[in-house]
Amino acid sequence: MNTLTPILKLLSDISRLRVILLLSKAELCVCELCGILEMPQPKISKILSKLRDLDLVTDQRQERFVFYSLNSQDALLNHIVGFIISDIEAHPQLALDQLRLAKKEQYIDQCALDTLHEKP
Amino acid sequence: MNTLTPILKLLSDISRLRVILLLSKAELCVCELCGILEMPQPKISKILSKLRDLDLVTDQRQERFVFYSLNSQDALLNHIVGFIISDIEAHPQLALDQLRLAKKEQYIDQCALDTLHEKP
DNA sequence: TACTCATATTCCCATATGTGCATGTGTGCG
DNA sequence: CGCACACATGCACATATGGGAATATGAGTA
Repeated sequence: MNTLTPILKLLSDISRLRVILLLSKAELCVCELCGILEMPQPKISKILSKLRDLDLVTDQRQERFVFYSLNSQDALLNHIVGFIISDIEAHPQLALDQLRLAKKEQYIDQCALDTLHEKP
Repeated sequence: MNTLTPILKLLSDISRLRVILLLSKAELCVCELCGILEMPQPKISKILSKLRDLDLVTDQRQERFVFYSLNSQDALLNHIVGFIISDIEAHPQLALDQLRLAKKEQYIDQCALDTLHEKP
């Protein structure tokens, strides 16, 4: 009741869900998330802030970047994430995110802002 | 993506979650739900309406009452409900609902509205 | 110290959401 | 028919929410 609905509410937004699924697979910095998900940086930061509020995430600074990883001791969260991942192909957008995750290196050091408004 | 978040959003409200958990255990009419959950009737009806929109529920009229049951072909919903039920004691409010479910007969034929504003 | 870069935060706004109250609908029965 | 009962729906409103644009913070470096 107190602990269930905040988690469910968090997962109920597609942007947050996408971030969570990525973080469940890898430790990522903000600009990598921006690049993979093609979302503006403040949006990503706000999502991470909400995750931090619920202690679902750990942040660790490495030089100029802050790397986030899923600190999931929450059984419900783990359960749902596991369930979705186990049938990820059923959800094209999420599956695509996982594919783009493989190329995460290409997104570091260049924020999504740049990739979004691509220069001509 | 298209199918995940609506379900999660639905479950993210405590009132709806309570209704769903009850319906996962028994076929109930509106006034029974009102009585068990101590919620006003329009609120229950609106919750059921949302469930109907997502085809999660079946309604069946029996005389004066409309009985609802969970028509859950949704794997995610089943998964989450199963998970919560399996550790229901961890959530006092939800556990209490299940106890009150046993006395559901005492709520039929008298709407929650009456039980809420109990007469002196 | 000044500057850059990655990230965090604030302000603002349109929209969605949950709920109470009142009213509508429809079924069964006198 | 007309009434009572169970349920559904509409209206109103306060609050919450997601997102965009601009700005602040803070660490590293010259």
